[in-house]
Amino acid sequence: MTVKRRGKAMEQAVLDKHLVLDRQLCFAVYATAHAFTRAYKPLLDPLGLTYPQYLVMLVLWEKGEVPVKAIGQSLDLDSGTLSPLLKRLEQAGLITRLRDVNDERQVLVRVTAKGLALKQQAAGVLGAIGKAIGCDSDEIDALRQRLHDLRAQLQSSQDG
Amino acid sequence: MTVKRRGKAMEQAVLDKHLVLDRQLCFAVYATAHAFTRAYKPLLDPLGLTYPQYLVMLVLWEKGEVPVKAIGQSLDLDSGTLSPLLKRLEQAGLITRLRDVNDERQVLVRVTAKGLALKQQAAGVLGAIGKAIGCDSDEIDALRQRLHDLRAQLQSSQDG
DNA sequence: CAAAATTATATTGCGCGCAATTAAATTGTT
DNA sequence: AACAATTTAATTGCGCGCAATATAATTTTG
Repeated sequence: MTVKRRGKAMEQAVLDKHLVLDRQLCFAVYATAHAFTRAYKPLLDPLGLTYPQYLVMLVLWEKGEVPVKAIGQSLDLDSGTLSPLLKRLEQAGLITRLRDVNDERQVLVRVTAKGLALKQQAAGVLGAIGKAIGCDSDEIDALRQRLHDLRAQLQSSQDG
Repeated sequence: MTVKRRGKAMEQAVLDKHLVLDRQLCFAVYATAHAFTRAYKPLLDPLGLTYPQYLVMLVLWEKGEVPVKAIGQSLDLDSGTLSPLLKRLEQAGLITRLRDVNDERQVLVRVTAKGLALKQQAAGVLGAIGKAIGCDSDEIDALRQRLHDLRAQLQSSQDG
């Protein structure tokens, strides 16, 4: 009886430890993502952009004109997320959306002059993030690389 | 004229590089967080839990009875997120919510027997995540630590 | 070429995440 | 004791994130 109860207690302890440890990495990523979004907010508010909208604009600033599909592949987002988001960017006058004449399924997203103008502001402001995370470039790059690998591993284990 | 244009082009290149680099770490965290959520989904679906709900249950499994405020501090979430989430867990029969008689402002959240029973299932299933991320324990711990530090730095730069 | 399968986008519905507001209880101050 | 300030939750509104579905265009197959 006492033996049995000690056994149960130990099982509980092992289970607890397992759950707590298990939680740590995923939660660390989860909480850090939110911390990043919150850190960006005061910087992006003056530009009238949310953080996901800013990510989309980064893609567009780099590539000029891109089909929705390609934006989705860059950011790992689907049309359920992008369609309304792009509609808001269009309404804000930062982008245009036009059906591709060569393939009417596709919608080509293009930055407007107003959208391009934002790029300068974004660059000026976003050095602040670099300072916020303490700019040891090598360390940052190592961390980025690890996260990239981790994400690849998670995604590959999804398919298998 | 040509000099001026070369100058502009170089500014553009610097700006592009800056924006692209700037994007990398924050986006890596953002995308990895989503990848984690997606990896957890098929494991949590059978338990009827979302990933944030799972995080709340982890806190409750560890501590038994906790005020809403303390859950929020553990997970860095506010009542705007937690109130409806807890309502759903209550409706699912996994928790109860009772006003603290000693301080009627607080709501004490407690796991039910049904909620406690889920813990066993969770443990059984979630070893899968460990396998999905390739279980080098030291490396994981190092990454977790870096993310923790990064989050702390982001949060401290918020206040200052 | 016609039918079937695939591809690209949009829409709907639900659950976060968070800012802003509200309401109620407690604590602090005078 | 009375009033102000603080604390705790809940509510409202908006923008993701994503599954599921719908629609239309293209490609593939027979």
